[in-house]
Amino acid sequence: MSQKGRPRSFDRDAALRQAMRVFWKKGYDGASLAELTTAMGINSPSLYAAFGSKEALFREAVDLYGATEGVDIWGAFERPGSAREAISDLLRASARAFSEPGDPRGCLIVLGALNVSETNAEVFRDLSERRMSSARDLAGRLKQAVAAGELPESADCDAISAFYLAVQQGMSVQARDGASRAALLAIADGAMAAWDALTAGSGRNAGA
Amino acid sequence: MSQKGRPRSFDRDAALRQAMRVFWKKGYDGASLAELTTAMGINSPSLYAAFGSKEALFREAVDLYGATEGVDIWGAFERPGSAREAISDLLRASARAFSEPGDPRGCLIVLGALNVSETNAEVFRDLSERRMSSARDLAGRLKQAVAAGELPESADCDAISAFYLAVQQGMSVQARDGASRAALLAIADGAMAAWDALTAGSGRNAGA
DNA sequence: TCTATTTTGTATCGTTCAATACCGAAAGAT
DNA sequence: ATCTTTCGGTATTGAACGATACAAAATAGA
Repeated sequence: MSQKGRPRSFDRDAALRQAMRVFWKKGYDGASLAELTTAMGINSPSLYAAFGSKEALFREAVDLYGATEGVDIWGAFERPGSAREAISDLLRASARAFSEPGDPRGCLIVLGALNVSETNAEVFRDLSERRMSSARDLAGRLKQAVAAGELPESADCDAISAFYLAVQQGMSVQARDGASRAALLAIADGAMAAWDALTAGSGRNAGA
Repeated sequence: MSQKGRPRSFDRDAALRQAMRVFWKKGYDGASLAELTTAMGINSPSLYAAFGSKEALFREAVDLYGATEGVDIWGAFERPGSAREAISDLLRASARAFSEPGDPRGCLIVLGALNVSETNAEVFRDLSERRMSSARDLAGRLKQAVAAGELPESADCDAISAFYLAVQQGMSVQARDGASRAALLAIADGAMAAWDALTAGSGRNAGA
C-alpha cells in the first residue's frame, strides 16, 4: 500500500551502517560524497532521495551510533549497581569499544566534528550537545548516588562528571593515535584511582 | 647583501601568528586558503612564496604554537619541583591556556587534525607524533622521580603518563564545547585526586 | 641608468566538493 | 494493457578548493 512505484533496490539500513562507518573513520567534513556513495553501494541521487542531504545522513548515522556503540558504552548506567561500578564500567567499556578490531578507533560523537566551519556549524552543535548531555547523565547518576546515601553530600557531582568524561574523551584521542586496548584500559583504571579521594573530598577543589 | 630583489612588504612573523590562530580555531582542513590569506593580510602567491604550501605553513604554525602556548603549558617540566607539582601545574596551566579570553579554545596539537584524509595524512602523523612525544616526556619525568626515590619503584610511569595526558586531551574537547575556566580547573584538580592512589599503587591495574 | 632578482596583485588553473536535471526502468493501480 | 509513481544511472551543475602563470613594481648591484 505504501509502496507504489519502483521499489528501492538497496537495503537502507545496511547503507546507513556503511555511512556510519565512513563518518566514524573520517569525520563529517572528511567524509566525501564520493566515499560515502562508494561505501554504501549507491549513487548520489539515491543517497539524496533516501536521506535528504549529507547532514541529514550524518544525523541518522550518529543516531545509529548511539543505538549500537552507545548502548555498549553506556549500558552500565541502566543496570543495577553502585555509581562507582557504573563509571568504572563506562570507562572500561569505552576502552574496549575504542579499540575494537575492525572498527574505526575512538568515538564518533567526540571525533566527528571538533572544528567549526561554515558548512558544519549545525553538526558541531549537535555533537556538542550530545557530549554535554552525556555529562548531565553522568552527573545525574552521581546525584542519585548522593540522594541514596551512597556518596556524601559534599561530593561535587558536576566536577566529578566532567573529570570522568574528560578521561573518556581523551581516550578517543589516544585511540586515534593507535593506543592499545591495554593502554586504554590502564587509563580507565587510573581514572578510577581518583574515586575515593574525589567522592570523599570537600566538594570544592579537593586536590592541589 | 642577502636582499637582492623587491623587499617583502609584510611581516612574515606577524603573518605566521595570524595563520596559527586560524589553524588553531578551524583545524588544518577547516582553514581555507582564502581565510588564511585574509587573516594574514596577503595574497596567495605571497603565501606560497614565503611558506611553500598550506602544509608547510601549518608546520611552522604548530612550531610557533609549541614555542609560545606550549611553553606556558609545559613550563613546569623545566622548573624545579616535585613530579606531582609538575603534573599539577601542567594540568592547571592547560586549563588556563584552553580558556584564555580572546584565544581559540583548546589545544592546536590535539584539535588540529584528528581525522585522516588523503590530503592531511602527513599533518595527522605530525600532530600524532607530537602528542606521543608529550606522553614520553611526561613518563620520563615520572621515571626521573622514581630514580630520585620520590616515587616507588612499583609506579607504572607509562600508565600514569597516559592517564594524565588523556585528562589534558579531554580538557581540549570540553574547552571547545564552551566549558568555563573554573570547570577546566576542576577537572585538573579532580585528576590530581588520583595521585596518591596511582603512585602508591601496585603498578599494574591498581584500581577496580 | 641599466640589468638582474624578487615581490606583488590579478586572474585563473584543474580538481573536487555537495547537490540535481534528466530520462529510461520497474513496480502498483485500474 | 495503460497510467501513475517512484527509483536507478548518467551526466552535469555552480561553488569552493589548493595552487600558479603572468606581468607590473620595487629593490640591489653594476
